[in-house]
Amino acid sequence: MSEDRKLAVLRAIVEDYVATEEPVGSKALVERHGLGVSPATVRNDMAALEDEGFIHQPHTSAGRVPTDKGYRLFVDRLSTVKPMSTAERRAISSFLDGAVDLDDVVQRSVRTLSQLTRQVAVVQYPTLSRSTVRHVEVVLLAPGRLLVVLILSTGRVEQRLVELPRESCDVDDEQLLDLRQRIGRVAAGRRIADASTALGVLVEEVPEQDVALTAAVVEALTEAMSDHRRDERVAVGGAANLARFGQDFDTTVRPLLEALEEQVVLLRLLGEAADAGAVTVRIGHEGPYTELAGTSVVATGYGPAQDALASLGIVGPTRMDYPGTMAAVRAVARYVSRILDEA
Amino acid sequence: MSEDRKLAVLRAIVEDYVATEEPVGSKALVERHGLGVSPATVRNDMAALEDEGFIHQPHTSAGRVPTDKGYRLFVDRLSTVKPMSTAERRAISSFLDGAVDLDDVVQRSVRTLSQLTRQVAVVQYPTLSRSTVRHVEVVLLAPGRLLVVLILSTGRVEQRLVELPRESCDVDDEQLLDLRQRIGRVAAGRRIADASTALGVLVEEVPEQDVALTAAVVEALTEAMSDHRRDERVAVGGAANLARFGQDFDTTVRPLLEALEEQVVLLRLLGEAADAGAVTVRIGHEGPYTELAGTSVVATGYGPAQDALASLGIVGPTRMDYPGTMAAVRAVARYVSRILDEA
DNA sequence: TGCTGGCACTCCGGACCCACGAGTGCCAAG
DNA sequence: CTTGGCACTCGTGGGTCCGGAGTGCCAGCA
Repeated sequence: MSEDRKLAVLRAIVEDYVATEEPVGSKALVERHGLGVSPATVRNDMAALEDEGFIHQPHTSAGRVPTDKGYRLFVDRLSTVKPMSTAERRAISSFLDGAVDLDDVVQRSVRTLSQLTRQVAVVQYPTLSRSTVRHVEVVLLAPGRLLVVLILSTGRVEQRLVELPRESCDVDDEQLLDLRQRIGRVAAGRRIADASTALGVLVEEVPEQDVALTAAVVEALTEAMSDHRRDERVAVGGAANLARFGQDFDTTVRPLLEALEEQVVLLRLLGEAADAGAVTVRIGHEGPYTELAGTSVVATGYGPAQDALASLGIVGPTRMDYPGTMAAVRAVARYVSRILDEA
Repeated sequence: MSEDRKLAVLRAIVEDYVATEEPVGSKALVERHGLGVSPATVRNDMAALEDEGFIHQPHTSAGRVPTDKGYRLFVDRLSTVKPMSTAERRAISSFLDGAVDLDDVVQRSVRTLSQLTRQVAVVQYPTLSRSTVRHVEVVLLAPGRLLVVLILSTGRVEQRLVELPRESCDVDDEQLLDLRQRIGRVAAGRRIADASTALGVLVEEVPEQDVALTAAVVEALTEAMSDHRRDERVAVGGAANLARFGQDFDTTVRPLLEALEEQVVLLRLLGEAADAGAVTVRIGHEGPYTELAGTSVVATGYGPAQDALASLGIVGPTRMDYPGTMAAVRAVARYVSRILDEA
């Protein structure tokens, strides 16, 4: 029995099953793919594959269905990359290029991804932690009330209101200008972690009479920088694609809908993919979420220059077109990264 | 035949059907509600109600189900307001009070609403058009590059980059300060429509040498003010509730999932409710969307002081608890309005 | 040793039938 | 106008049966 052919059979089973959504039998297999052997031979191979746990039959005398382990082998060793057509590439790139700000980039990404893959797409907003400070602005709104605006390299803007303590209410424009410049000098262009510590040092060095003011502003800034609430946001799109697999409602649609509500879960799912530069695939029961045993996640990190800012990906039934999906995820991640790089 | 009793029968049918999700027969009706008459009598009433188009039987010798017209009558004349318990009120108010900014208010509202009603909740972001300008900031990022930040009363922040034309690249801090003050004077506190025109006038009045600069900044501001792209955003939550009505998948779940993807449709649905101060209900086939014939929308406008900024509501199957849902929608709209008022 | 055709076996799915029961409409009597 | 009675309808669920797809195994062949 040829080991190569056995793998070819597995590949054929996966491809057929994904296409037809029905258990695939030996006869259909030799007809659809030019395997050059008889059904009986294929049956022997299938029996072996089943022994090894790569495929499984729902009941005696039904066709075979890939197991999670089978999909895993397929993804790792059997699937050939399915490059996007140039038309597709152009469509992605032009649609994403139309984005006007960060929010829009994320929205468009999620839309593109869900349309390309016909699955539910999830895109994490770029995290604060890796981004750098582009600009800090301090504005006097009213006596004793300041507005602090923090602009980050990813295009995100955070603002905070600062109420000055009674005794240091009087602030003139010159003081403010000075403060602005000091802050700009130590923070601009730095990563927020670095900027945060640099600002801490700044408070020490500032002239006596400005300490209260500086401290208040710096506190607001560091608070804004360490505010990870927004980090935990994700955009979800293509939920309508759930309608396509109306069957196995309870194994796929319901748990997915529930997971989509829980951003924490989504973040964990995507998070596993964040570090790796390549596209990561979680199949079925792999990973901690038993409710999502019927689903797979295809995800990758994105961000300027390989340095992953955040993750994006799709989640769908284990029975999915892995090569095509992986290609789409990779392509979108690439284009988004490029756009963030330019901005 | 008593007209009053006929209506009581209709009410009972609606309530029972909503509770049990099954066609309701004459016998069950007299048992569950103390109608004080025999099943046969009820049957006569039912026959009349059916003739008038308020109820309908799926097939001969099944129980009755309310029609859209029946629900309409129920909502308009038969339902008694179901006030929220004080515990519920407190829960809503404290959860919404925890919000830290506009985004958060919307997120929390959508979450609250979906949990209260166990339906899919939709909340439109407050529109620009009614809000006022709280502050405008102009910042020199680099020679010839300005950042314009527009802060609105709803807490929304818009920022725009402005590239100055070559010939007026040189801008000193004094000029900028002056510009900032001029803009602040004419725009602050005004509605954006008014601010927009006031800014237009400002360009006329400015000293010769500042015209190019002012014009560029004003252009960016008016552009930001008229940018209705963000107006068209909605937040959706509670999609997991779709899982509860796994049956009638094709009549309810699928079209809803598709509608949720199309923000335009959602806005139209909510939009009908925006003007009225009260809670609006669209039932089944009412309105233009034939795909959504199996669903109802319960919505209302919200915003400070009755002056509707935007809409929020829920969408679910026609078979829903209208009194409870309407109470929840009204309560959430009220609390959100109050919060926006305070901010 | 490995491939192949043949053959008996299994089991799902659909078709069919039937009995049950919930619910109705109608009617005659109160 | 209400009520009890009664015949009728029709969907539901359970049981049976059959066809077909698919399998496992075996003996024969290269």
